[in-house]
Amino acid sequence: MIQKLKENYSPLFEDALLNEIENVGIYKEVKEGEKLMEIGQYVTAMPLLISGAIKILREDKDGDELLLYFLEKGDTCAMTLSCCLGQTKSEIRAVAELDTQLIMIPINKMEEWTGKYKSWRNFVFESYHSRLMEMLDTIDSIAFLKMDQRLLKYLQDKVKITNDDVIQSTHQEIAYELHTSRVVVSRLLKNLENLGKIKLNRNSIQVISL
Amino acid sequence: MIQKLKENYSPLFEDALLNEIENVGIYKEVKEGEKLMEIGQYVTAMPLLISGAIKILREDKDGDELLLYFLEKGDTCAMTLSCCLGQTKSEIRAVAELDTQLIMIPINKMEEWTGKYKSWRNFVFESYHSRLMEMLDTIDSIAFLKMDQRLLKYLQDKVKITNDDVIQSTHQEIAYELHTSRVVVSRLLKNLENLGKIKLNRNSIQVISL
DNA sequence: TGACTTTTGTAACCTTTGTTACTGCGCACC
DNA sequence: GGTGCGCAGTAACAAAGGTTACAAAAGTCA
Repeated sequence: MIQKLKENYSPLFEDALLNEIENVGIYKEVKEGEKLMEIGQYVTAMPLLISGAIKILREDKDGDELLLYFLEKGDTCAMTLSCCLGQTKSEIRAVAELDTQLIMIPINKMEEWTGKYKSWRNFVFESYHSRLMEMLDTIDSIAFLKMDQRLLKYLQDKVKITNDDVIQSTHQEIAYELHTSRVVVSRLLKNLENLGKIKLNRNSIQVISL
Repeated sequence: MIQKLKENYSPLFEDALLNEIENVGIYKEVKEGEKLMEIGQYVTAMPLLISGAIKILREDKDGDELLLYFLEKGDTCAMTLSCCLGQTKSEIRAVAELDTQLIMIPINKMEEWTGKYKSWRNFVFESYHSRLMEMLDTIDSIAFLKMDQRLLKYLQDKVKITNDDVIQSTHQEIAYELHTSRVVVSRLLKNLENLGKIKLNRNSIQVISL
């Protein structure tokens, strides 16, 4: 674990902090599709991502979803940070987008470390900053873009996160994450195929050029 | 200034911190409609609100606006915090919604205080938390609500923030903040009037019951 | 008062998105 | 090979929201 930790967080954290993380952190692996956090659940630990990716989702009262953003290696979940301090319940759902390795830090260390380590403080602030920027980006997409543009952006993000130009999703799954209907997604994807930007297959989309 | 500071931040901040704020903070008054921060501008100080309200707006590439949320007394701008650390430009516009009193803190004190005062640290974290929650709320509105519901919510928020059931806005102004067109706003407002929820006048809307 | 501007009301129309319904294809499993 | 199921394609329609155009009302100012 210490090895993986250092690879990703070494220039960031001082040695004393790395040692503390080594002592109290719990290494964990989650499989693609596995749920890490559910809405309404109490938060007991915060995750440091080593590899893989996690998608963060919001849900409305009818149970419809919306993809907010992805977390990647070196990221942590600002929502979790936020909840730790307030002892409040989670406002979001977190699902592994890929097989993911992470280190769970018990929340009681959070406050201790923010006082003790400047590097930790900076990391936490930096995380908040990144997440706010992601949220702004999400708002831009929903508020300012039409569905075809949002879909395009979704496909681009997906390719970038998975580092694979074949997207393994059904139209229905995409529709959930964009909070629209399957028929609309099929329609727009077919347009993109006609433009030669993608190739549609059963359960997967081959991205040619976006 | 120290008086107003204590009224709003006294239980929150220890005396030593209050004194520091008193020494380096600059008291400022802004009139309704005055711009406090423009997109792309560098951030040199962070505001602590004493009274009044500030609206935070996002802009798309065509110059169209969207209201993100309001800041009230006791709040600070998490975007500003965020920008201070990264030395980046502002991603948002801030405009006084009401006549507002605030204290500007030079950004170089920020990092010093986060190391020195636990209460400051908590305040900053709490601010980030609040702003993330506001952003989530904004996303919920845009993604999950139809325009009539969003308008209703907008009117409710406005009444709450101004503490006045007469809203002094033109339909065009409301349209800008909701990122829609004047005609749509007029249409939906007329519906609300027919339902007896509001009374429309030139340049103002009397809220009866929402 | 009369000319002008700003704001609002409304109709007609178009585009985008959402819904319903039905079809056919591909694949797994018996 | 036949059956069933999930997935995708598509048409037809409905609803929401955006656009254009124009008129009427309210305010401003000479």
